[in-house]
Amino acid sequence: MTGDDASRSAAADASAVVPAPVRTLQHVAELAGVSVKTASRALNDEPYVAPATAARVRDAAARAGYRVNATARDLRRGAPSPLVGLVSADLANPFYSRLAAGIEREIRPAGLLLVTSSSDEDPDAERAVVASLLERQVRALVVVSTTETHEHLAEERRPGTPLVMVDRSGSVEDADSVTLDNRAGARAAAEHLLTCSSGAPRLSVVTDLRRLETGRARLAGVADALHAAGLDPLGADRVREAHDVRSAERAVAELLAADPPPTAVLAMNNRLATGAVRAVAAAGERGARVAVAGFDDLELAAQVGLTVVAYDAEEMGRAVGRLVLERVRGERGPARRVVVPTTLVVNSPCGRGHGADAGLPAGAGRGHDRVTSLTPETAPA
Amino acid sequence: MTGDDASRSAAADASAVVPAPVRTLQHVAELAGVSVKTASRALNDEPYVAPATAARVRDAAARAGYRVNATARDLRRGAPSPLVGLVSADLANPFYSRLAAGIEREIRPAGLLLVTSSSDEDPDAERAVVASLLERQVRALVVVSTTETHEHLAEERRPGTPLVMVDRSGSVEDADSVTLDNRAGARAAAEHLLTCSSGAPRLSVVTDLRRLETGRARLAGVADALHAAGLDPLGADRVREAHDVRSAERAVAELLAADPPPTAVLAMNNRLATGAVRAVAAAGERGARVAVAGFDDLELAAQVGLTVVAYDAEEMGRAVGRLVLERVRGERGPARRVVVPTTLVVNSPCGRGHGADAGLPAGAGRGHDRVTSLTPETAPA
DNA sequence: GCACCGGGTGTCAACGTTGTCAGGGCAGCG
DNA sequence: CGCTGCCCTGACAACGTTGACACCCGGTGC
Repeated sequence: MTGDDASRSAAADASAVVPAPVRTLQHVAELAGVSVKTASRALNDEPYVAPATAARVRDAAARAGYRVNATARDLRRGAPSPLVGLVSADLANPFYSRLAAGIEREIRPAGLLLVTSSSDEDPDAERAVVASLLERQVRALVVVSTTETHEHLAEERRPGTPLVMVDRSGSVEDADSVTLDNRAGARAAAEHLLTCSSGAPRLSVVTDLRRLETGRARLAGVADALHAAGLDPLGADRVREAHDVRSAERAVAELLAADPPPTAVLAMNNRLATGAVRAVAAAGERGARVAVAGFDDLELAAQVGLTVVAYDAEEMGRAVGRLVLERVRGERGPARRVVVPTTLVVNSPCGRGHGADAGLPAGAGRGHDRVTSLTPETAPA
Repeated sequence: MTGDDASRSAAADASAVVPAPVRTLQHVAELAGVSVKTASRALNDEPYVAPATAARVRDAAARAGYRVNATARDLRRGAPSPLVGLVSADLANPFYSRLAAGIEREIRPAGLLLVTSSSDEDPDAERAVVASLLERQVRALVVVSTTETHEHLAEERRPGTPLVMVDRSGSVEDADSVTLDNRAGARAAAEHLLTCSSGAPRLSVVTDLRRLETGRARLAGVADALHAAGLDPLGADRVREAHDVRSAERAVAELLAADPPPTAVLAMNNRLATGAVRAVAAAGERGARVAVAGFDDLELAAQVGLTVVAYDAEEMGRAVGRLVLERVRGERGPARRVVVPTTLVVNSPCGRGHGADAGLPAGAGRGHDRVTSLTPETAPA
């Protein structure tokens, strides 16, 4: 798809125009017939430069296509780099990308740049990329850690780089964190699904990698709901682990095939929810009687009658950005743990299988049913 | 939401543990009782270091929490920075974030890091961020330009930094580019919608900022389809401009209110398609007879009966990444223009308003109806 | 005439690192 | 014994930039 074999015919000289090696202050200074320092002064609008000289220097810089080497400048000045590192699992996932967008929006006005990199949920890759970012002198590090204990982060952090853990906090750290109220959110969804089933409710669940603390917290929320309703805990036959749309679709198909079939299915993240919706749709009549809910909002959830545990990923990012900014500005207080609330958005009153878009008046959009868990707390390290 | 007023109680000394100033090679050298150079050698596994010395140095480095300053190292070595800059409109948009993910995946193995920044479709912001990235010595620049002529990019590019234009190529440049076959894709969608209407087809369109070349190309594709079908060009009353979900929803509602109402609506990007689906759903009976198609795939398109002009944004990103890598490795050929084909995925045979998930066997998923336009070409600058 | 002032410019060093080169110690060999 | 050659180490310079400081010059005040 790259087009390696594309024809190299005309316009071959196009890139021959001014291969223009990198210009330094020295080049500019020579061109203008002044010392390097004077050139520096002129370009930085420092006082005590004769107007005529300044003009000559500026002209020379323009002709040479000079651009200051901000890296060298910062080194000399002892200024910290303006880079903030973000390590997430997969930028293609809307959750992480909205997070990234939120962070970027918040830190850009302060002149900080966001460096994004993916770990693909591989702990070794995470370690490598964290190390690489730290060597690049990032000013702060934001990590959605895929490791269980995060012990390597404790290690790395020592040199004093601010660290913000997102989504998975790993209480080990004395680092700032921004997480969701996973347990309450899952509980709310489960309670809705239980209430919603007529007769004896039978709830099945697709969950993420159990290694991750988010998954465990969400399962705990489900357990809370079952317990509160006086029902038995989830049996192993009612839980499947999956990690992408395809495997979730298969997993849910299996869950639906159980006898008796579930009356409701809860999917623990956005990928899994998409898979669940597809599987339920594919199950036809059998699927039509199953209520479905998912963690994390989906663009068209209302249209497919998917109830969701919604939250604002971009706002989470902004919260992260704010924490980063405060630390960068020298805030030295104890670790802060921001817990972002979730909102249950009920998109099909109970059960599914009504006319396509009949669910709710779509224009009305998102009805906020309930806000669980309130915001910021400070937890001991 | 940040939790400014969170209690600062216990654990207040948590961050007092080792404020650990940044360590340099000098500290390590002193600790190990060797010269700076020897320390450097030991840490870089250079030959001719006595094993005992190397061990002492490594130990000292570990104790000091030393981490090499890769920036300074690169400066000294004259090595180019490993940063690749990406400037897009809005990272929260799945299209851009998938693009970013694709680029990152492709360049990471080569040790390059992706710096992402948003222009929010503001030409001035774009210029500012491009300048800032170039001062940071980015090794290559990837831009989804929001300007009309891109003349500032021609300017900036002079110092020889490789530039890849994405999505909007701005033929002005002699820069590499990766774009979609917008015209053919829109034409295919329009043709489908026209064929699909029973009786006299009446097509309405929601389009993006007309300033952008993608929008214009897509409208041209629609014109192609109308012309080929012997129909009149789009009247002004059948086109609305919108830029986000909300405004698209309103715009489509207006379009639907026309008399006679359209038999089909084509939305020119993913935000607009979401808005269109919502508006059509809200229109109830009236909406039920309208066929809807959108440019850019949506996760749940099949489930809501939305026909889409699909393409693989992440693969586009990979293509960009490959171009970047080749340039970075010294490729000096003429500008290459990669055109990525689109695929029309028909999700409702004709019209909508069937049972919710009745559209197609959802499991089967995406039927590839047609592939328009083939891949790589080289165009003269 | 001379000291003084302040604008305008240049020299030097340094940020943290590594390449170059020179030097010291020791073994081998004639 | 002295030379050569190898291992190991350190002093120095330099990457591109800017801060500290010194200098030169013309004008002003006495």
